[in-house]
Amino acid sequence: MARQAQKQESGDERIVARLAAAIHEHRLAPGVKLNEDEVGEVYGVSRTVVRAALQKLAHMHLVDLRRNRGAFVAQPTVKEAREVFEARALLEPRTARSAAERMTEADIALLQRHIDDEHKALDAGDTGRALHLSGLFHIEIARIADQDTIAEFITQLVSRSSLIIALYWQRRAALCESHAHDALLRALAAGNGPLAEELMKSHLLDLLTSLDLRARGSVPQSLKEALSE
Amino acid sequence: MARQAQKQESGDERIVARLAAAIHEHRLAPGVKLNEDEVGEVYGVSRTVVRAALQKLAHMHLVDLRRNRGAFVAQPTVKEAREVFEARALLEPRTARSAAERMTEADIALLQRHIDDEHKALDAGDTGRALHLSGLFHIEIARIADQDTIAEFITQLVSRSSLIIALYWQRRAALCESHAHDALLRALAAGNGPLAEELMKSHLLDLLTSLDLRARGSVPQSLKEALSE
DNA sequence: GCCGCATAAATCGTATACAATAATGATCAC
DNA sequence: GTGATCATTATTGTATACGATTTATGCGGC
Repeated sequence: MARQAQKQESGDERIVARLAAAIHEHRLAPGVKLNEDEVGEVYGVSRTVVRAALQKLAHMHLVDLRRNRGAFVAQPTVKEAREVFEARALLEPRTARSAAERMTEADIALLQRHIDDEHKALDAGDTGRALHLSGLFHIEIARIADQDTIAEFITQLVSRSSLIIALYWQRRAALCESHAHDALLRALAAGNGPLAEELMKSHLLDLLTSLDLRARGSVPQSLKEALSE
Repeated sequence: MARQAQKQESGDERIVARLAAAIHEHRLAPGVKLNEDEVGEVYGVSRTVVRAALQKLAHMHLVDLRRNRGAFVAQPTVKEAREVFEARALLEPRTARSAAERMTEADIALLQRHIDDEHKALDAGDTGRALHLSGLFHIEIARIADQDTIAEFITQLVSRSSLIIALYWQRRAALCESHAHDALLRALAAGNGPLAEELMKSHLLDLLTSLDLRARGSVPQSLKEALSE
């Protein structure tokens, strides 16, 4: 019941949302080409609006726009992956501290619901949805801190993290982070800013170290892999 | 000789650069409407490319896109102004520290040249250009730190700062910041990361406090002001 | 049989045309 | 004279059409 019937969304917003969701849930793998005509036909709009949507996604680094070549689902490099988490490490801990000092009962309930849903999704084996909810948890904290500018950056970084995790995540089974979110919420609810900051910092570090950034991402680099479908 | 003849720029990039420059130099005041037809005629392109450019500028928060109403030069609120500088305070000091640890002779020379040009512009009374160069100084530090992701954020924040300064700057005469840049460069050149971090932090704080964020921006809020032209 | 080049197909970049929406001004009632 | 309603105008939103560039394909030479 948060951002429901906006009703006046500008056409391309719908396409952006659909494509972003598809990328987050990995229904669209990194490197996949997004043909303007095809996308337009799928959603029943012309190339004009598709192009606008692709441009917005390119701003978020979710797609890579190559001149006269087209749009492709982004394939974050190892360097980019590190940078995204370094940026998060700079932004999120302090934001969590601010959030702790502003938490309301409604905020606590909302975050608790996020965590519950996340656990449910995990139990149901839907790791894609769990990851999505996990991201929303972080974004919600930025919103609670009432820092729209930083929240926008974090939203983008979380989105990109989703792609990065899709590429470099190794031990998918052990989603240890849900416990991290539990502890974080306790600190936030208690209004313990410094603790929330520290927990967020180590949480992000855990996330980064759980990625295997030495190997190339598990994207079909070679054709043979891609054809084993 | 940095980013000269790219030659293969995608059309709208030119419009983005021109409009951004115009906004930075405040040849376009906050709140001014950017009619698609007019802009297109000025630069000899169709509305299609103008719209793409406006969308990019909107992503940087340099223009405000209102549905079915058009594009307007952004008018950052007081809250937004604070948020921008808070975000910079989170990102730039640590980035300056990283830069200090990576400085090369070429980087030092480049930054020195920026400062020199800034002083020259000040002596010539061209505060607009001085402000622009001052922004480039910050962006260059992020580039030196080899953090593309953070550099992109800082670029956007510096751009927005330019608008904010246009709105809320009070003591234009005393551009004390140039000295701050001198000290910062010395710390960077000496490879003194912690000092650079500290200097950047206080520099940003100085900038923020030099703004008058209690009053509304000096934009024609009332019609009478606007008509006294 | 393999490589390079010319031609053909596909796709993107841009311009133009039409439709939908909001702003403006005029007419009429009161 | 003031207010509201409706017609007109202007501007944005979207679709389509054309040109430019890239990619794929087929041919000839080596």
